[in-house]
Amino acid sequence: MPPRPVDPRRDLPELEQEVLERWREREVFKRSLAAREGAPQWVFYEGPPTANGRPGSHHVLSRVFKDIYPRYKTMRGYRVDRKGGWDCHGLPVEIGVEEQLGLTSKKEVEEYGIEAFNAKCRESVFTYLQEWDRLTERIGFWIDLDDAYRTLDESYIESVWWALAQIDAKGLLYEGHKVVPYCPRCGTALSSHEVALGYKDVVDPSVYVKLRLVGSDESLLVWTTTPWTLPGNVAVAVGPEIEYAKVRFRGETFMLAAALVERVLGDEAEVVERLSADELLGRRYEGPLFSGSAPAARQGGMPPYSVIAGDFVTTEDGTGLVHIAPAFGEDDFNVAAAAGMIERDDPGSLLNPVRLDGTYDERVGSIDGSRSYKGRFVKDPQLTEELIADLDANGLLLRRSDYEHSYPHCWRCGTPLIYYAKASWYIRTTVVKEAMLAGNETVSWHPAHIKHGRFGEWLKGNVDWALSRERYWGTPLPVWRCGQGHVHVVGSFAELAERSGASLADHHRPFVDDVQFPCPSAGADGQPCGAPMRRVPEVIDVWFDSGAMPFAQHHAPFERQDAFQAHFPADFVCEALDQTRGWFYSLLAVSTLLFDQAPYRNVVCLGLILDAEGQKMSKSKGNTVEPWQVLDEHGADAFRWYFFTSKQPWDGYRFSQEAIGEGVRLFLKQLWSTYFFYVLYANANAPRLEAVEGDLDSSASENGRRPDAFAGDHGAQLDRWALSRTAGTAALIAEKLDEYDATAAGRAIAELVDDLSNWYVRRSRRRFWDGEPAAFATLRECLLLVSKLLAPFCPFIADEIYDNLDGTLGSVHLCDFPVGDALPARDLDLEEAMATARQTVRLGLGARAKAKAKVRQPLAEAVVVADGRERAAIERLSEIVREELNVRRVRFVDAAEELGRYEVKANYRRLGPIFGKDMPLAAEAIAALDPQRVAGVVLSGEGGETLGISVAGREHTLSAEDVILTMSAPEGYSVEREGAHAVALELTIDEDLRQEGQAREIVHAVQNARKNAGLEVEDRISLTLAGDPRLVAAASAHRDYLKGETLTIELALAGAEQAASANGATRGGVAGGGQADGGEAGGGAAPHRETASIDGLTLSIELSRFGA
RNA sequence: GGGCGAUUAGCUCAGUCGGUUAGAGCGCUUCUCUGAUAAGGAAGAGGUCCCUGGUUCGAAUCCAGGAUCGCCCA
Repeated sequence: MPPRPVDPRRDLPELEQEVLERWREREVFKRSLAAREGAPQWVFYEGPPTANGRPGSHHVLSRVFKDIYPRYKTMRGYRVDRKGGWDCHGLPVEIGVEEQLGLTSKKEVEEYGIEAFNAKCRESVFTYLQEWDRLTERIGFWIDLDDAYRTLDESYIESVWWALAQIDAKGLLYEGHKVVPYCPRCGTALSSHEVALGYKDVVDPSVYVKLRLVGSDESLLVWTTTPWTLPGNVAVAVGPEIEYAKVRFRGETFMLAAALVERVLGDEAEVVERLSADELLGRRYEGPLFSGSAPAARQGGMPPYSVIAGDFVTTEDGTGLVHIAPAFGEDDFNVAAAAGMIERDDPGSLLNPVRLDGTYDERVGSIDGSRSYKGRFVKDPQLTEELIADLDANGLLLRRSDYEHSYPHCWRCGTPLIYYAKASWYIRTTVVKEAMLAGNETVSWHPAHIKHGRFGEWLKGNVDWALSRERYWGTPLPVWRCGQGHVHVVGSFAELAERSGASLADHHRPFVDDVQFPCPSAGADGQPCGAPMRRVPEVIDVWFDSGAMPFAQHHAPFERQDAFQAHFPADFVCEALDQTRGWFYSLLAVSTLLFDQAPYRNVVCLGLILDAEGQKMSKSKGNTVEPWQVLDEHGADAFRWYFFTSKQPWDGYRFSQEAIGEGVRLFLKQLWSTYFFYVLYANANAPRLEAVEGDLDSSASENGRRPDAFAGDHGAQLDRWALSRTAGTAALIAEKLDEYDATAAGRAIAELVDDLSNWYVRRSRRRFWDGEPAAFATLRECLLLVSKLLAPFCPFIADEIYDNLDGTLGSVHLCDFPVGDALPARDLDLEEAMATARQTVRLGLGARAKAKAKVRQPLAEAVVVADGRERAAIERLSEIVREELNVRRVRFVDAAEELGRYEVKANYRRLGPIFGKDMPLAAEAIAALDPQRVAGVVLSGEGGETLGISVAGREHTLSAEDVILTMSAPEGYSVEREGAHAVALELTIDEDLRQEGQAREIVHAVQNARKNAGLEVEDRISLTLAGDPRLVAAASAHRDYLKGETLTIELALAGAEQAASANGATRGGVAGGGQADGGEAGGGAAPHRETASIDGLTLSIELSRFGA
């Protein structure tokens, strides 16, 4: 059946809507899965987005990459289930709702009511669900959104609880401390993102404080910009690599870093002794400061008020001795823990005299003990002054000064943040660090450097996972505790119901907070403790939610354990680069903790999208590109194509509408017009083609190997080439997609389409006009193959082409990806020969341009200088070269004969490794040889003669690969050359050639007139030519050619006088152009008239549709 | 401050194992071709391959240091 007609100017976004409709009608996605029932699984995990904001261009990026590989693998025969997912919990959701409700602190949230607040959160999570769904469908991302998992579902939460109970059973869940940026006014810890929002430059007082060593008159000199942290001091840290000095200064003795003596104390200071960090370690000083209570010494740890080691200590500022307050700094906390002064999972071991509201507790008072600082806000400037005065009064202050620095403030209320140790629940991931590293080794990362770089390095520095959040909208931490300090982790809803008797419809806060049950732990007497257990107030870090998705999405192990097992681990996950610390990590950590293996085999990381100026896109800058804008203007295929092919996706994008438009013009439009060309002429020649249809169907079967060539030999080479070229590209694309290199694969398709359009079709046009079946079969086959190769990239246009040219399976997405036997035969010799022939054409066109000889003017001869393989290749395809260059003959000559002389150069690449240091000598020796002789020997191996060089005592026989031959210009001859290959043109134009050139110009003018007259390509015409007798004579001499080219049935030729009278007056036309003089010749009886000017001669054209 | 990446033509990007004239597309100039293509072809202009050292017969490519930009972490 002939294909339906194609609009060459088809609006692609509009076309895509129709294709979408067809997919819906034919249920193509569903059928593509059903067709792979029972096939091997290839597993994809959807990293769940949150639908509380509009989807942006970066979401399109990740979603199209999440689409291309599953589509490809499906076509390769795998079953690729694609379950959607939504991330529903977390602080961003809460903050959105707080803004909506005008709440600014946790206190206000609690006054509003947790139940109502969480209800708002639940609503807001799906605010933009519809837009997400619509976008997902519009961009052609095939994923099952009807059966998507949602982290807020009861089933999901229960699986998360199960996971935590498993982890607890392994003894890996504990309560410890975490130092967090904390806003004492809002009572909230801030995420790093929020902290980054609130940096301000401020001036704080900084103080140098003397800490007297026990039993000595020497003092450690420490420096701090936060005097309020001094009551929390328990140690002083030294840098292990730093050299220290004992100095005399104004009658006192201080210890500080040797490198800082002068900067801190000036030139008055006298260095008494130099000592290493080791000599200071373990020294004790007098404490506490400002505090009535000191922490207890711990078994096996350093006692309080000792000098300990800290890697982070530098000599960039301060004194090289750092005051350590573990409650108020993460480094402080870590070094104190490393020194055994505190225990992470023992909250009692930490000295923290600051309350949650940011005021001191009763333990803090003046140094002499005379008054209390209880209730004072620690960042109050007045308090700071009092503390400093107190130090001074007690002889502990060396100096104070003002220090300007950038300090974080609460982005909501502007209060300076404090770093503050808060109780938090942890997973002891450090225990499985080695297992995670081992798991990472089994993963293929794209790009590869992530594996041992960003991700691997980060894994090596793994610290325990701070799991809990003091928030409201999240999976509740399933930890219950009784008054005796016993802890129980609940692993299922059934267990909770059984223990408590309470059955909840919703296990979120606040409902779950009310559930109590008797403590099951063994008491001191061996009997169950039985004290009432209450749930701890925290919820779980949302990253744990998403990390649990491999099983939680199926509600495993409670339900569908088999589904989980069949889909674990994933073959493929794909997210933005920032997920290395996010989802990529949480998936790996959870899977390692529970199953001791990596949850994915291949990871593709995507980069950031920047605007055209390289600025990060953000709503606040207003430089975002809305996806809908792109989709409406250019369409989904164009959007996808840009992301796939403009660059490697992990490098990030400089994004602009123009860049997408370029892809449309250069690729999609080119493909479309090649397809249009095929359909146009297939329909124009339909009767003729139908006559041989049986042959075509048998030769271009769906997946079977086709015969190498079609009947007829005129162009059989081009056909074989096009098919071979397409087969080679198909193999390359499969290889690249298997390596997750969509960029290289896509670019290869573009090159193929360009070759088909600008070489195959261009050189074969006449065969399509003539209705040659082999040409149609070849182009159809190539286009169908392209549609399959392109299907994962641009699923819309690919499906349209397939549907119109074949359509047997209902969609290209139900086809197999063409590999192996399904591909046409390769002919590598022919591909190479064609490349050489095209180079010859390039040279010949260059020679024409140089001689200002228009291509339309035939020339007598092209002289091609080539030897050996090159010559054989060009000879094989000389007919193509001849036509393309528009010459009567192609003549071959050996290089030595007439057109040029060879130059010979050493091939460094080959000889370098052989001669090494002597390479320059070898190059000289080769340059000294007679190039013609080298060429003769090397190219044709005349008479078994060999050539040798001798360098530094080494003999070497030259082979063809050892030298590079180039042509040198002959005297006074104009040729184009490249390498060992040149083309010269015979420029003499005799009368015969001139007349043929004029005949071609006439044809060209008539073709323009046909177009101006609005005729269809297959319309036959009656034509009358008049004007300059020389042109009429040329037309007469090439009468048959002229009639054939212009589909003229009746041709009338007239003299100049007639032409003038027919037109009234002769108009000067533009060379090669024409001017319409009549109406539409196609429609009415009035003939179309115009005049043209050829070589300065006038031609009058009058034509009408034959039979009209 | 740490980890990772990037830096090649006016712009967007390739560049294989280190090989001697560093490429493509877009844009620009000139010419040309066109019975599918807002296309195509030829020629031209346009380069401190971020910088400095080093390794090597030979470095855009490998090594070290530095600069700038970006991401992540602190």
